[in-house]
Amino acid sequence: MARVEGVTSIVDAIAMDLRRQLFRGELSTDEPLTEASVSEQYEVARPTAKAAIEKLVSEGLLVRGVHRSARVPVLDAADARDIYGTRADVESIVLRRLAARRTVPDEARRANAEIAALGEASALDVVDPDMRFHTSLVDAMASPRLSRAYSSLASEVRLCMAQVQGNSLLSTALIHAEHERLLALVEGGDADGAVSLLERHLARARERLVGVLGGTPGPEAAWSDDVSQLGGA
Amino acid sequence: MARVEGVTSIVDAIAMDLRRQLFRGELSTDEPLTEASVSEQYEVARPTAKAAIEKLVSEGLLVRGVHRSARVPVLDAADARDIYGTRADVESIVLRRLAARRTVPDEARRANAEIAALGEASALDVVDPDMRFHTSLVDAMASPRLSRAYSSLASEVRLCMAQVQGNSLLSTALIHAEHERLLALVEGGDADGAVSLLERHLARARERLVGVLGGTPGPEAAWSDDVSQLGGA
DNA sequence: CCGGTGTACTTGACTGACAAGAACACTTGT
DNA sequence: ACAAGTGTTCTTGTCAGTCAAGTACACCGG
Repeated sequence: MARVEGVTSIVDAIAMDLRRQLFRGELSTDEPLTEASVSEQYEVARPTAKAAIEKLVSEGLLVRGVHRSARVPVLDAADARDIYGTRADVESIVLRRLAARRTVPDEARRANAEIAALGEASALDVVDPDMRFHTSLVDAMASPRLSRAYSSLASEVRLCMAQVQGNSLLSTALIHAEHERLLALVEGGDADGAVSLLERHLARARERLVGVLGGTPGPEAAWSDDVSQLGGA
Repeated sequence: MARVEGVTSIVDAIAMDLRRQLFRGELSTDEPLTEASVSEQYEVARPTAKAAIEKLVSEGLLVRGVHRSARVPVLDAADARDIYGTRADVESIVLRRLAARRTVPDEARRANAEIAALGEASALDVVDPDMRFHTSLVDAMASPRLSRAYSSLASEVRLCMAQVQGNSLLSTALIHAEHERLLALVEGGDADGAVSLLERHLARARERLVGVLGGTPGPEAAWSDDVSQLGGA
Protein backbone atom coordinates (compact mmCIF):
# COMPACT_ATOMS: atom_id res chain seq x y z
CA MET A 1 0.00 0.00 0.00
CA ALA A 2 1.42 3.31 -1.06
CA ARG A 3 0.80 5.72 1.75
CA VAL A 4 1.27 9.44 1.71
CA GLU A 5 3.55 10.41 4.54
CA GLY A 6 1.96 12.21 7.45
CA VAL A 7 -1.55 11.22 6.46
CA THR A 8 -2.71 8.58 8.84
CA SER A 9 -6.47 8.82 8.62
CA ILE A 10 -9.19 9.84 6.21
CA VAL A 11 -9.94 12.85 8.38
CA ASP A 12 -6.33 13.99 8.10
CA ALA A 13 -6.35 13.51 4.36
CA ILE A 14 -9.51 15.57 3.92
CA ALA A 15 -8.25 18.27 6.27
CA MET A 16 -5.02 18.43 4.32
CA ASP A 17 -6.83 18.74 1.01
CA LEU A 18 -9.13 21.42 2.35
CA ARG A 19 -6.09 23.27 3.64
CA ARG A 20 -4.53 23.04 0.20
CA GLN A 21 -7.67 24.46 -1.37
CA LEU A 22 -7.75 27.22 1.23
CA PHE A 23 -4.16 28.21 0.50
CA ARG A 24 -4.81 28.25 -3.22
CA GLY A 25 -7.86 30.43 -2.77
CA GLU A 26 -10.14 27.83 -4.26
CA LEU A 27 -12.65 28.15 -1.45
CA SER A 28 -14.98 31.12 -1.59
CA THR A 29 -15.41 33.22 1.51
CA ASP A 30 -19.03 33.80 0.64
CA GLU A 31 -20.66 30.43 0.42
CA PRO A 32 -20.59 28.34 3.60
CA LEU A 33 -18.70 25.07 3.77
CA THR A 34 -21.35 22.70 5.07
CA GLU A 35 -20.64 19.29 6.51
CA ALA A 36 -22.95 17.76 3.95
CA SER A 37 -21.09 19.32 1.02
CA VAL A 38 -17.71 18.13 2.28
CA SER A 39 -19.16 14.73 3.01
CA GLU A 40 -20.52 14.51 -0.51
CA GLN A 41 -17.44 15.93 -2.20
CA TYR A 42 -15.07 13.37 -0.67
CA GLU A 43 -17.62 10.55 -0.51
CA VAL A 44 -17.29 10.05 3.22
CA ALA A 45 -19.75 9.98 6.08
CA ARG A 46 -20.86 13.22 7.66
CA PRO A 47 -19.03 12.65 10.99
CA THR A 48 -15.79 12.29 9.05
CA ALA A 49 -16.39 15.53 7.20
CA LYS A 50 -17.34 17.16 10.48
CA ALA A 51 -14.10 16.08 12.11
CA ALA A 52 -12.06 17.47 9.23
CA ILE A 53 -13.88 20.80 9.40
CA GLU A 54 -13.44 21.03 13.15
CA LYS A 55 -9.74 20.36 12.74
CA LEU A 56 -9.41 23.38 10.49
CA VAL A 57 -11.56 25.45 12.82
CA SER A 58 -9.22 24.61 15.69
CA GLU A 59 -6.33 25.79 13.53
CA GLY A 60 -8.07 29.08 12.88
CA LEU A 61 -8.37 28.45 9.15
CA LEU A 62 -12.16 28.28 9.31
CA VAL A 63 -14.63 30.00 11.60
CA ARG A 64 -17.90 28.65 12.79
CA GLY A 65 -20.60 29.54 15.28
CA VAL A 66 -22.87 27.11 17.03
CA HIS A 67 -25.32 25.50 14.69
CA ARG A 68 -23.81 27.48 11.85
CA SER A 69 -21.93 26.36 8.80
CA ALA A 70 -18.18 26.78 8.72
CA ARG A 71 -16.90 29.68 6.64
CA VAL A 72 -13.60 30.87 5.31
CA PRO A 73 -12.80 33.89 7.50
CA VAL A 74 -12.61 37.23 5.77
CA LEU A 75 -9.36 38.81 6.88
CA ASP A 76 -9.33 42.57 7.04
CA ALA A 77 -6.56 45.11 7.40
CA ALA A 78 -6.54 44.76 11.19
CA ASP A 79 -6.02 41.03 10.87
CA ALA A 80 -3.15 41.51 8.44
CA ARG A 81 -1.51 44.00 10.81
CA ASP A 82 -1.91 41.65 13.75
CA ILE A 83 -0.59 38.63 11.89
CA TYR A 84 2.43 40.43 10.48
CA GLY A 85 3.12 42.22 13.73
CA THR A 86 3.17 38.99 15.69
CA ARG A 87 5.26 37.42 12.97
CA ALA A 88 7.79 40.20 13.24
CA ASP A 89 7.98 39.79 17.01
CA VAL A 90 8.55 36.06 16.84
CA GLU A 91 11.02 36.16 13.99
CA SER A 92 12.99 38.95 15.63
CA ILE A 93 13.59 36.76 18.63
CA VAL A 94 14.70 33.96 16.37
CA LEU A 95 17.08 36.12 14.37
CA ARG A 96 18.77 37.43 17.50
CA ARG A 97 19.38 33.90 18.72
CA LEU A 98 20.61 32.70 15.36
CA ALA A 99 22.87 35.72 14.99
CA ALA A 100 24.42 34.94 18.37
CA ARG A 101 25.19 31.45 17.08
CA ARG A 102 26.15 32.78 13.64
CA THR A 103 24.50 29.84 11.95
CA VAL A 104 21.70 29.56 9.44
CA PRO A 105 19.89 26.34 8.53
CA ASP A 106 20.58 24.73 5.16
CA GLU A 107 16.87 24.49 4.55
CA ALA A 108 16.69 28.29 4.47
CA ARG A 109 19.30 28.41 1.70
CA ARG A 110 17.49 25.73 -0.28
CA ALA A 111 14.16 27.51 0.04
CA ASN A 112 15.64 30.81 -1.06
CA ALA A 113 17.34 29.13 -4.01
CA GLU A 114 13.93 27.92 -5.08
CA ILE A 115 12.63 31.47 -4.99
CA ALA A 116 15.44 32.59 -7.27
CA ALA A 117 14.76 29.69 -9.63
CA LEU A 118 11.12 30.68 -9.83
CA GLY A 119 11.73 33.78 -11.89
CA GLU A 120 8.79 36.17 -12.01
CA ALA A 121 6.13 33.53 -11.59
CA SER A 122 2.68 33.82 -10.10
CA ALA A 123 2.51 35.46 -6.68
CA LEU A 124 1.02 32.34 -5.12
CA ASP A 125 3.92 30.17 -6.22
CA VAL A 126 6.33 32.32 -4.26
CA VAL A 127 4.41 31.84 -1.04
CA ASP A 128 5.40 28.22 -0.55
CA PRO A 129 9.20 28.58 -0.69
CA ASP A 130 8.93 31.95 1.06
CA MET A 131 7.14 30.47 4.05
CA ARG A 132 9.54 27.53 4.05
CA PHE A 133 12.40 30.01 4.30
CA HIS A 134 10.94 31.76 7.31
CA THR A 135 9.70 28.57 8.94
CA SER A 136 13.08 26.92 8.64
CA LEU A 137 14.62 29.81 10.57
CA VAL A 138 12.15 29.32 13.40
CA ASP A 139 12.60 25.55 13.36
CA ALA A 140 16.35 26.03 13.69
CA MET A 141 15.71 27.08 17.29
CA ALA A 142 14.63 23.50 18.03
CA SER A 143 11.82 24.80 20.21
CA PRO A 144 8.67 22.75 19.65
CA ARG A 145 6.49 25.41 21.27
CA LEU A 146 7.85 28.29 19.26
CA SER A 147 7.61 26.25 16.06
CA ARG A 148 4.03 25.38 16.84
CA ALA A 149 3.07 28.97 17.47
CA TYR A 150 4.79 30.10 14.29
CA SER A 151 3.13 27.35 12.31
CA SER A 152 -0.24 28.76 13.24
CA LEU A 153 0.86 32.21 12.11
CA ALA A 154 2.23 30.84 8.87
CA SER A 155 -1.11 29.27 8.08
CA GLU A 156 -2.86 32.59 8.47
CA VAL A 157 -0.28 34.27 6.30
CA ARG A 158 -1.07 31.82 3.56
CA LEU A 159 -4.74 32.52 4.05
CA CYS A 160 -4.00 36.21 3.60
CA MET A 161 -2.08 35.53 0.43
CA ALA A 162 -4.90 33.42 -0.97
CA GLN A 163 -7.37 36.23 -0.38
CA VAL A 164 -5.34 38.84 -2.23
CA GLN A 165 -4.57 36.37 -4.98
CA GLY A 166 -3.76 38.05 -8.25
CA ASN A 167 -2.32 41.14 -6.64
CA SER A 168 1.39 40.52 -6.89
CA LEU A 169 2.64 41.92 -3.63
CA LEU A 170 6.37 41.98 -4.10
CA SER A 171 8.93 41.19 -6.71
CA THR A 172 10.39 37.69 -6.54
CA ALA A 173 13.87 39.08 -7.07
CA LEU A 174 13.49 41.54 -4.22
CA ILE A 175 12.34 38.83 -1.83
CA HIS A 176 15.25 36.64 -2.80
CA ALA A 177 17.77 39.41 -2.41
CA GLU A 178 16.51 40.45 1.01
CA HIS A 179 16.52 36.87 2.22
CA GLU A 180 20.06 36.52 1.05
CA ARG A 181 21.12 39.65 2.90
CA LEU A 182 19.29 38.43 5.96
CA LEU A 183 21.26 35.20 6.00
CA ALA A 184 24.51 37.10 5.52
CA LEU A 185 23.76 39.40 8.44
CA VAL A 186 22.89 36.48 10.69
CA GLU A 187 26.07 34.66 9.77
CA GLY A 188 28.02 37.80 10.45
CA GLY A 189 26.51 38.00 13.91
CA ASP A 190 24.84 41.35 13.25
CA ALA A 191 21.66 40.80 15.26
CA ASP A 192 20.45 44.40 15.15
CA GLY A 193 21.07 44.65 11.42
CA ALA A 194 19.22 41.41 10.75
CA VAL A 195 16.25 42.41 12.88
CA SER A 196 16.14 45.81 11.27
CA LEU A 197 16.16 44.33 7.79
CA LEU A 198 13.53 41.76 8.75
CA GLU A 199 11.22 44.45 10.03
CA ARG A 200 11.53 46.41 6.82
CA HIS A 201 11.03 43.20 4.87
CA LEU A 202 7.85 42.30 6.71
CA ALA A 203 6.56 45.85 7.03
CA ARG A 204 6.66 46.31 3.28
CA ALA A 205 4.71 43.11 2.66
CA ARG A 206 2.31 44.06 5.41
CA GLU A 207 1.63 47.50 3.99
CA ARG A 208 0.92 46.04 0.58
CA LEU A 209 -1.50 43.62 2.19
CA VAL A 210 -3.21 46.29 4.25
CA GLY A 211 -3.55 48.40 1.15
CA VAL A 212 -5.31 45.64 -0.76
CA LEU A 213 -7.44 44.45 2.13
CA GLY A 214 -8.30 47.98 3.23
CA GLY A 215 -9.43 48.72 -0.29
CA THR A 216 -12.49 46.59 0.38
CA PRO A 217 -13.36 48.08 3.76
CA GLY A 218 -15.28 45.19 5.24
CA PRO A 219 -16.38 46.23 8.74
CA GLU A 220 -14.79 44.61 11.74
CA ALA A 221 -17.32 41.77 11.84
CA ALA A 222 -14.59 39.18 12.00
CA TRP A 223 -13.12 40.67 15.15
CA SER A 224 -15.67 39.36 17.63
CA ASP A 225 -15.42 35.92 16.09
CA ASP A 226 -11.67 35.85 16.62
CA VAL A 227 -11.94 36.90 20.23
CA SER A 228 -14.69 34.45 21.13
CA GLN A 229 -12.80 31.64 19.52
CA LEU A 230 -9.82 32.66 21.60
CA GLY A 231 -11.39 31.70 24.89
CA GLY A 232 -11.48 28.06 23.93
CA ALA A 233 -7.89 27.24 24.71
CA MET B 1 -32.62 27.53 31.15
CA ALA B 2 -29.62 28.36 33.23
CA ARG B 3 -26.61 28.07 30.99
CA VAL B 4 -22.98 28.25 31.92
CA GLU B 5 -21.32 30.94 29.87
CA GLY B 6 -18.84 29.85 27.25
CA VAL B 7 -20.08 26.28 27.26
CA THR B 8 -22.15 25.82 24.16
CA SER B 9 -22.07 22.09 23.61
CA ILE B 10 -21.68 18.86 25.51
CA VAL B 11 -18.30 18.34 23.90
CA ASP B 12 -17.14 21.72 25.19
CA ALA B 13 -18.40 20.97 28.67
CA ILE B 14 -16.58 17.65 28.82
CA ALA B 15 -13.41 19.13 27.38
CA MET B 16 -13.55 21.87 29.99
CA ASP B 17 -14.01 19.41 32.82
CA LEU B 18 -11.18 17.22 31.57
CA ARG B 19 -9.00 20.31 31.37
CA ARG B 20 -9.89 21.15 34.95
CA GLN B 21 -8.95 17.65 36.04
CA LEU B 22 -5.70 17.88 34.11
CA PHE B 23 -4.77 21.15 35.78
CA ARG B 24 -5.53 19.74 39.20
CA GLY B 25 -3.40 16.70 38.53
CA GLU B 26 -6.35 14.36 38.94
CA LEU B 27 -5.52 12.46 35.76
CA SER B 28 -2.74 9.94 35.99
CA THR B 29 -0.03 10.02 33.35
CA ASP B 30 0.23 6.24 33.50
CA GLU B 31 -3.16 4.86 32.67
CA PRO B 32 -4.52 5.77 29.23
CA LEU B 33 -7.61 7.89 28.81
CA THR B 34 -9.73 5.78 26.52
CA GLU B 35 -12.75 7.02 24.66
CA ALA B 36 -14.85 4.34 26.30
CA SER B 37 -13.87 5.45 29.82
CA VAL B 38 -14.66 9.09 29.12
CA SER B 39 -17.88 8.09 27.43
CA GLU B 40 -18.87 6.07 30.46
CA GLN B 41 -17.74 8.61 33.02
CA TYR B 42 -19.86 11.42 31.58
CA GLU B 43 -22.64 9.16 30.32
CA VAL B 44 -22.37 10.30 26.72
CA ALA B 45 -21.91 8.49 23.44
CA ARG B 46 -18.45 7.53 22.35
CA PRO B 47 -18.28 9.99 19.42
CA THR B 48 -18.94 12.79 21.89
CA ALA B 49 -16.16 11.60 24.18
CA LYS B 50 -13.93 11.19 21.16
CA ALA B 51 -14.52 14.79 20.09
CA ALA B 52 -13.70 16.09 23.57
CA ILE B 53 -10.47 14.09 23.67
CA GLU B 54 -9.45 15.26 20.23
CA LYS B 55 -10.04 18.83 21.28
CA LEU B 56 -7.57 18.46 24.12
CA VAL B 57 -5.12 16.68 21.83
CA SER B 58 -5.26 19.62 19.44
CA GLU B 59 -4.47 21.90 22.36
CA GLY B 60 -1.44 19.80 23.25
CA LEU B 61 -2.84 18.79 26.63
CA LEU B 62 -3.11 15.16 25.62
CA VAL B 63 -1.04 13.10 23.23
CA ARG B 64 -2.21 10.26 21.10
CA GLY B 65 -0.90 8.07 18.30
CA VAL B 66 -3.00 6.43 15.64
CA HIS B 67 -5.17 3.68 17.03
CA ARG B 68 -3.75 4.43 20.45
CA SER B 69 -5.41 5.71 23.57
CA ALA B 70 -4.89 9.30 24.56
CA ARG B 71 -2.45 9.89 27.41
CA VAL B 72 -1.47 12.73 29.64
CA PRO B 73 1.98 13.72 28.33
CA VAL B 74 4.86 13.27 30.72
CA LEU B 75 6.75 16.55 30.67
CA ASP B 76 10.46 16.30 31.29
CA ALA B 77 13.10 18.87 32.07
CA ALA B 78 13.58 19.68 28.38
CA ASP B 79 9.88 20.42 28.04
CA ALA B 80 9.93 22.69 31.06
CA ARG B 81 12.92 24.57 29.67
CA ASP B 82 11.24 24.96 26.29
CA ILE B 83 7.95 26.12 27.75
CA TYR B 84 9.51 28.63 30.10
CA GLY B 85 11.99 29.82 27.50
CA THR B 86 9.25 30.53 24.99
CA ARG B 87 7.19 32.14 27.73
CA ALA B 88 10.05 34.44 28.58
CA ASP B 89 10.47 35.41 24.92
CA VAL B 90 6.81 36.24 24.46
CA GLU B 91 6.39 38.07 27.74
CA SER B 92 9.53 40.09 27.15
CA ILE B 93 8.05 41.46 23.96
CA VAL B 94 4.88 42.32 25.81
CA LEU B 95 6.64 44.06 28.66
CA ARG B 96 8.64 46.24 26.29
CA ARG B 97 5.49 47.36 24.54
CA LEU B 98 3.65 47.99 27.79
CA ALA B 99 6.59 49.87 29.22
CA ALA B 100 6.60 52.12 26.18
CA ARG B 101 2.96 52.90 26.88
CA ARG B 102 3.53 53.04 30.63
CA THR B 103 0.27 51.31 31.29
CA VAL B 104 -0.65 48.09 33.05
CA PRO B 105 -4.04 46.39 32.88
CA ASP B 106 -6.30 46.52 35.91
CA GLU B 107 -6.80 42.79 35.65
CA ALA B 108 -3.12 42.31 36.46
CA ARG B 109 -3.52 44.28 39.69
CA ARG B 110 -6.60 42.33 40.64
CA ALA B 111 -4.91 38.99 40.00
CA ASN B 112 -1.88 39.98 42.03
CA ALA B 113 -4.08 41.17 44.88
CA GLU B 114 -5.61 37.71 44.92
CA ILE B 115 -2.17 36.19 45.27
CA ALA B 116 -1.48 38.38 48.27
CA ALA B 117 -4.83 37.50 49.82
CA LEU B 118 -4.03 33.82 49.42
CA GLY B 119 -1.42 33.75 52.14
CA GLU B 120 0.79 30.68 52.11
CA ALA B 121 -1.81 28.37 50.59
CA SER B 122 -1.30 25.27 48.50
CA ALA B 123 1.00 25.67 45.54
CA LEU B 124 -1.74 24.76 43.09
CA ASP B 125 -4.01 27.54 44.33
CA VAL B 126 -1.40 30.12 43.40
CA VAL B 127 -1.24 28.92 39.82
CA ASP B 128 -4.64 30.28 38.83
CA PRO B 129 -4.19 33.93 39.83
CA ASP B 130 -0.54 33.77 38.80
CA MET B 131 -1.40 32.72 35.26
CA ARG B 132 -4.18 35.30 35.19
CA PHE B 133 -1.63 37.94 36.05
CA HIS B 134 0.68 36.99 33.21
CA THR B 135 -2.14 36.35 30.75
CA SER B 136 -3.69 39.73 31.42
CA LEU B 137 -0.41 41.40 30.49
CA VAL B 138 -0.36 39.60 27.16
CA ASP B 139 -4.03 40.31 26.54
CA ALA B 140 -3.36 44.01 27.11
CA MET B 141 -1.61 44.02 23.76
CA ALA B 142 -4.98 43.40 22.10
CA SER B 143 -3.33 41.01 19.67
CA PRO B 144 -5.57 37.98 19.11
CA ARG B 145 -2.71 35.97 17.63
CA LEU B 146 -0.29 36.67 20.43
CA SER B 147 -2.95 35.93 23.02
CA ARG B 148 -3.77 32.68 21.32
CA ALA B 149 -0.15 31.60 21.24
CA TYR B 150 0.32 32.52 24.89
CA SER B 151 -2.84 30.73 25.88
CA SER B 152 -1.38 27.51 24.55
CA LEU B 153 1.78 28.08 26.56
CA ALA B 154 -0.20 28.89 29.69
CA SER B 155 -2.01 25.57 29.38
CA GLU B 156 1.24 23.70 29.31
CA VAL B 157 2.52 25.65 32.28
CA ARG B 158 -0.50 24.52 34.24
CA LEU B 159 0.17 20.96 33.13
CA CYS B 160 3.70 21.30 34.46
CA MET B 161 2.42 22.60 37.76
CA ALA B 162 -0.01 19.74 38.06
CA GLN B 163 2.76 17.21 37.54
CA VAL B 164 4.97 18.60 40.25
CA GLN B 165 1.99 19.00 42.54
CA GLY B 166 2.96 19.04 46.18
CA ASN B 167 6.37 20.52 45.57
CA SER B 168 5.83 24.13 46.48
CA LEU B 169 7.95 25.90 43.93
CA LEU B 170 8.04 29.43 45.18
CA SER B 171 6.82 31.48 48.08
CA THR B 172 3.50 33.22 47.53
CA ALA B 173 4.85 36.39 49.07
CA LEU B 174 7.85 36.40 46.76
CA ILE B 175 5.68 35.96 43.69
CA HIS B 176 3.43 38.79 44.78
CA ALA B 177 6.32 41.11 45.52
CA GLU B 178 8.00 40.48 42.18
CA HIS B 179 4.77 41.01 40.30
CA GLU B 180 4.29 44.28 42.10
CA ARG B 181 7.79 45.42 41.20
CA LEU B 182 7.19 44.33 37.63
CA LEU B 183 4.13 46.53 37.38
CA ALA B 184 5.99 49.45 38.90
CA LEU B 185 8.84 49.13 36.43
CA VAL B 186 6.43 48.97 33.50
CA GLU B 187 4.55 52.02 34.70
CA GLY B 188 7.85 53.81 35.10
CA GLY B 189 8.71 53.02 31.50
CA ASP B 190 11.79 51.00 32.44
CA ALA B 191 11.58 48.35 29.75
CA ASP B 192 15.03 46.86 30.32
CA GLY B 193 14.48 46.68 34.06
CA ALA B 194 11.12 45.00 33.65
CA VAL B 195 12.44 42.45 31.19
CA SER B 196 15.43 41.76 33.39
CA LEU B 197 13.22 41.18 36.41
CA LEU B 198 10.84 39.02 34.42
CA GLU B 199 13.65 36.81 33.24
CA ARG B 200 14.90 36.32 36.77
CA HIS B 201 11.33 35.69 37.87
CA LEU B 202 10.73 33.01 35.25
CA ALA B 203 14.20 31.54 35.38
CA ARG B 204 13.86 30.85 39.09
CA ALA B 205 10.53 29.08 38.62
CA ARG B 206 11.95 27.19 35.67
CA GLU B 207 14.99 25.98 37.57
CA ARG B 208 12.81 24.70 40.37
CA LEU B 209 10.70 22.86 37.83
CA VAL B 210 13.70 21.41 36.04
CA GLY B 211 15.09 20.28 39.36
CA VAL B 212 11.93 18.40 40.25
CA LEU B 213 11.30 17.00 36.78
CA GLY B 214 14.92 16.07 36.23
CA GLY B 215 14.90 14.28 39.56
CA THR B 216 12.66 11.65 38.10
CA PRO B 217 14.54 11.04 34.87
CA GLY B 218 11.72 9.67 32.76
CA PRO B 219 13.13 8.74 29.34
CA GLU B 220 12.50 11.02 26.41
CA ALA B 221 9.58 8.98 25.11
CA ALA B 222 7.34 12.03 24.91
CA TRP B 223 9.72 13.95 22.69
CA SER B 224 8.99 12.24 19.38
CA ASP B 225 5.28 12.56 20.03
CA ASP B 226 5.60 16.28 20.47
CA VAL B 227 7.53 16.70 17.26
CA SER B 228 5.29 14.55 15.10
CA GLN B 229 2.24 16.33 16.39
CA LEU B 230 3.88 19.56 15.36
CA GLY B 231 3.70 18.84 11.66
CA GLY B 232 -0.07 18.83 11.67
CA ALA B 233 -0.62 22.54 11.42
C1' DC C 1 -44.56 49.12 6.91
C1' DC C 2 -43.45 46.50 10.90
C1' DG C 3 -43.68 42.56 13.83
C1' DG C 4 -44.61 37.72 14.88
C1' DT C 5 -44.95 33.05 13.32
C1' DG C 6 -43.68 29.07 10.82
C1' DT C 7 -40.87 26.33 7.95
C1' DA C 8 -36.56 24.67 5.85
C1' DC C 9 -31.79 23.96 6.43
C1' DT C 10 -27.91 22.79 9.20
C1' DT C 11 -25.63 21.16 12.98
C1' DG C 12 -25.52 18.48 17.70
C1' DA C 13 -25.80 14.15 19.52
C1' DC C 14 -27.04 9.25 19.83
C1' DT C 15 -27.36 4.27 18.74
C1' DG C 16 -25.50 0.36 16.71
C1' DA C 17 -22.28 -1.77 14.05
C1' DC C 18 -18.18 -3.34 11.55
C1' DA C 19 -13.29 -2.90 10.01
C1' DA C 20 -8.50 -2.06 10.96
C1' DG C 21 -4.56 -1.50 13.60
C1' DA C 22 -1.59 -2.31 17.82
C1' DA C 23 -0.15 -4.56 21.89
C1' DC C 24 0.27 -8.58 24.28
C1' DA C 25 0.27 -13.42 25.37
C1' DC C 26 0.63 -17.70 23.45
C1' DT C 27 2.16 -21.35 20.68
C1' DT C 28 5.42 -23.56 17.83
C1' DG C 29 9.78 -24.79 15.80
C1' DT C 30 14.61 -25.24 16.40
C1' DA D 1 15.16 -23.29 26.69
C1' DC D 2 14.80 -19.56 23.52
C1' DA D 3 13.40 -17.06 19.48
C1' DA D 4 10.15 -16.15 16.08
C1' DG D 5 5.73 -16.27 14.25
C1' DT D 6 0.76 -16.44 15.21
C1' DG D 7 -3.55 -15.27 17.15
C1' DT D 8 -6.53 -12.95 20.35
C1' DT D 9 -8.21 -8.88 22.46
C1' DC D 10 -8.58 -4.15 23.19
C1' DT D 11 -9.10 0.27 21.20
C1' DT D 12 -9.82 3.31 17.73
C1' DG D 13 -11.50 4.61 12.80
C1' DT D 14 -15.40 4.96 10.04
C1' DC D 15 -19.79 4.23 8.63
C1' DA D 16 -25.17 4.39 8.35
C1' DG D 17 -29.38 6.08 9.96
C1' DT D 18 -31.99 8.89 13.08
C1' DC D 19 -33.88 12.42 16.04
C1' DA D 20 -33.52 16.82 18.44
C1' DA D 21 -32.38 21.60 18.56
C1' DG D 22 -31.17 25.90 16.89
C1' DT D 23 -30.67 29.48 13.34
C1' DA D 24 -32.07 32.05 9.36
C1' DC D 25 -35.26 33.41 6.24
C1' DA D 26 -39.58 33.87 4.15
C1' DC D 27 -44.25 34.35 4.75
C1' DC D 28 -48.34 36.18 6.76
C1' DG D 29 -51.06 39.23 9.58
C1' DG D 30 -51.82 43.56 12.05
